[in-house]
Amino acid sequence: MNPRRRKDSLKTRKKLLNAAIKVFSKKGFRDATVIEICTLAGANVAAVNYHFGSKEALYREAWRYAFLESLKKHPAPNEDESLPPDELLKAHIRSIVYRVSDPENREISILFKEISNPTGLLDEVIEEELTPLKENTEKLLKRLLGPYVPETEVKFSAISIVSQCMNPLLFQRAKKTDELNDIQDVDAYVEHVFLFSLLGIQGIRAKYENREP
Amino acid sequence: MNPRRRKDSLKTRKKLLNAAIKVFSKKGFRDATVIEICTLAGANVAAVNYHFGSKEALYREAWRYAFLESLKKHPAPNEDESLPPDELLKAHIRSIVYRVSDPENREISILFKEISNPTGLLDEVIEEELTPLKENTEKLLKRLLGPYVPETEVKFSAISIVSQCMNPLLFQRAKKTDELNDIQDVDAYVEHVFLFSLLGIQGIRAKYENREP
Amino acid sequence: MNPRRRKDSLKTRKKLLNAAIKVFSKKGFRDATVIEICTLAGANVAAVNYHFGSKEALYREAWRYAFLESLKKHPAPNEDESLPPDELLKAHIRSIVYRVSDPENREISILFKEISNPTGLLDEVIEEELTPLKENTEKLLKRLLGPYVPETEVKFSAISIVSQCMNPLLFQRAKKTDELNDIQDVDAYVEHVFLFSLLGIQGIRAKYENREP
Amino acid sequence: MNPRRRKDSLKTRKKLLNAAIKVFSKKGFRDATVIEICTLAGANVAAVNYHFGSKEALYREAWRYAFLESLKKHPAPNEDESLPPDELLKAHIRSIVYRVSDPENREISILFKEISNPTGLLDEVIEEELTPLKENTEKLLKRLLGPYVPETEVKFSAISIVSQCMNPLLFQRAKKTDELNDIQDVDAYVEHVFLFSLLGIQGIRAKYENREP
DNA sequence: AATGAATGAGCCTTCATTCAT
DNA sequence: GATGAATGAAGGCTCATTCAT
Repeated sequence: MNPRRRKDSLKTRKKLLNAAIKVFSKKGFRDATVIEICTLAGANVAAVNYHFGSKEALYREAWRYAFLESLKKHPAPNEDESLPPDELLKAHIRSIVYRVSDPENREISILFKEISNPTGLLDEVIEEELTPLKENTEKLLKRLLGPYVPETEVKFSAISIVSQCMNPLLFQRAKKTDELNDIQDVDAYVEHVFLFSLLGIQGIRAKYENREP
Repeated sequence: MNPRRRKDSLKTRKKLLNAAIKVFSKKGFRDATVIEICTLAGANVAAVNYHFGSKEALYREAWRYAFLESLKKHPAPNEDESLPPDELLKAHIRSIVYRVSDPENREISILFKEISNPTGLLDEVIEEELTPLKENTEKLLKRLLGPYVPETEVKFSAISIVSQCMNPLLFQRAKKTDELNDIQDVDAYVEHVFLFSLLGIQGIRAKYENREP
Repeated sequence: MNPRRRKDSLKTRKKLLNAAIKVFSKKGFRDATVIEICTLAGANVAAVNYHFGSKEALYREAWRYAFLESLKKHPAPNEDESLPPDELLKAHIRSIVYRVSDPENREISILFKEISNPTGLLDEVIEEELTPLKENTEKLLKRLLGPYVPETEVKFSAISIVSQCMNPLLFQRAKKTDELNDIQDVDAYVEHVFLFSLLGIQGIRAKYENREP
Repeated sequence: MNPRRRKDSLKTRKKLLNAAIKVFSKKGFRDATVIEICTLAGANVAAVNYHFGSKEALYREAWRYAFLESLKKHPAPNEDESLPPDELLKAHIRSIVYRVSDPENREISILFKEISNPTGLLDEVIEEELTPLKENTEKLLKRLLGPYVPETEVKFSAISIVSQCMNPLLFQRAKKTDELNDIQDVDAYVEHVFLFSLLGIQGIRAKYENREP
């Protein structure tokens, strides 16, 4: 009835966050139930409202928490100008693919659900966290594409690369089918995306440079 | 939209299907309510269960129906071997991008939600409908990559291309912000993906052919 | 505003209304529970929301219903000018006292709770229903007080009379104690209020008439 | 559980009482929440149970405390037999009307809520505190009505007077609307009630005295 | 063929109270 | 003496589904 462990109770908040991330990433906001989260966290049903005020607030906190954890685990490549741009590109691609492929990385899973089926609850949080990532990508691409390529093309290229990197997630769920053995070897996929994109980038750069006198 | 169809009974059943597609594509399976669908269809609350047996069954039927409608509107490119492969690739890319970019194309929206937040209800249906598309893409890529490129690379390349094509969907929801005007010009984006990918493909082909002599 | 439902549906709906009146009048809005009301009505817990949309809406409907029932049972005295004003006054007093004293008349009990502990939910409804009653009282008093008595005094007198009439309610709850045997004999109390008030009215009339030349 | 013995604890304890009076008088027992009271008192959520044992106990204590404060502020008129009875009546009326009209006088507000929506928690307390007031009123009326008026009539008359005095409370809540400026001028209302009642009393006295000889 | 009424399971949330510190 | 953490019980409401007509 009352097996209270004080040390544990101090961590209830954190346990709730971890449980929430798992459940939200598996089921999405609506399908996840507070009861399930609390049970998984070994806490009372009222714990969510006590610690976070509402399911919605927990959702926001959980994503933010997961996002920060994710960044810790897969740090964005250092924008060290001394690195050759090619290496930088590969590091960038690897960083995204790793984060996306890491089955422990629920943050991306939540983000993905949110994008495809928005609750609107993460709009601000996401904006706030993702904008810098986007800008870094475009900055790197500007270096790789050179000065003659128009802005539009830079953005399109950024989309091309990010799309390929995020793709594993798209089919992650279909794991039951063997479709996803496709990307079984994550490193090989990174190599592919790197090569495929580098060639594309170089070709586009050449196209616009040849135009110039 | 199609008054000629009146006669073949925009009966309750069909009205339900159309309403279901709209609501499911907007809200996903769980967030959509039977009441909302029935109201939109001008039918009774019990209509769904009467005509389809359950919400789940309606979901399946609705997706299948939407998928067929989508194929009618955006037919897959003819795999005419006589066409130059480059043209075929561009047609392929255009076909996917168009379908994905068409805001009326609820089927893709449902599919996307299903991938990111699977109900499991569409697993079979999707498998059944999408396998041919996947095979066509790989067949085309085999032609473009030549005989020396390993199977894995073919699959990776298919993923690279499909990823880029499906990307517009990823940000479809964020349309409110002007950030995503990135892909405003769909045709320009098609050109980009085509060029970017063609260069990647050619580079990979060259890499493996040079190994061969 | 005058929701006429289907014939048979009136059954559960009406049972809910009757149960609601009983429970609300006994416990007030907040203390009454939907479950209790539904149980008393022999209906399902969801019945309230099905028929009325919410507990609040049921509250409004219930009071309105009770009010109309009350008016049917204790009709306001006919403002027949042919009646001698004294008789009219007594009829008026009797009408109010009867309605207030009738233990079956839950409407007044709800109204009273609402006044002392407002939910704000009945504001419009009450305003709408009570305004005519108030105006009738003042009109009658104007006749009784004559042309020389100022408006303020008319209103004060109306308050004096209505207060005395509504008072039984004030102590209705204390029935356990014998305090309220005070008004056991309702008709005697009516006689008292009538006499007491008539004397007051006549005195005030005289006071102002004597002032006039 | 009565762990309060120290005088130092009176600080939080008293703050809780004051907060409780405010919240209970505004919302009633059930609608008031312990959290709201504690917050207003600047105390911890557990403070109520710590100092008073339960919400119910706090309710009782709070009313008693408020009642005593009220008596301090509006002392009952001295039943000085030397005063002319008329003056005594007016003082009596004024005393009640003032207490009832004082918006700071939460005790009356709580009492009123309790009467209309009894929790049963104050039954004893109220009985205990109000009985003397009632008896004083009846004693005064006996003097005014003379020896020939029957007991019932005395009680009815007491009710008539008290009712009129308490009436302002009835409409206290409706203050937003200007309808109730009726009683805006409290002193004018006191004059009215005094005159109106005195005339009634005198008439009734006369009626029974004329019967006698 | 179709519907309005009704339902039961389940969800999120509130709140007075308890417990360990 | 006082508190933050935690809880269990309960409440209102939603919704897919069933039933009688």
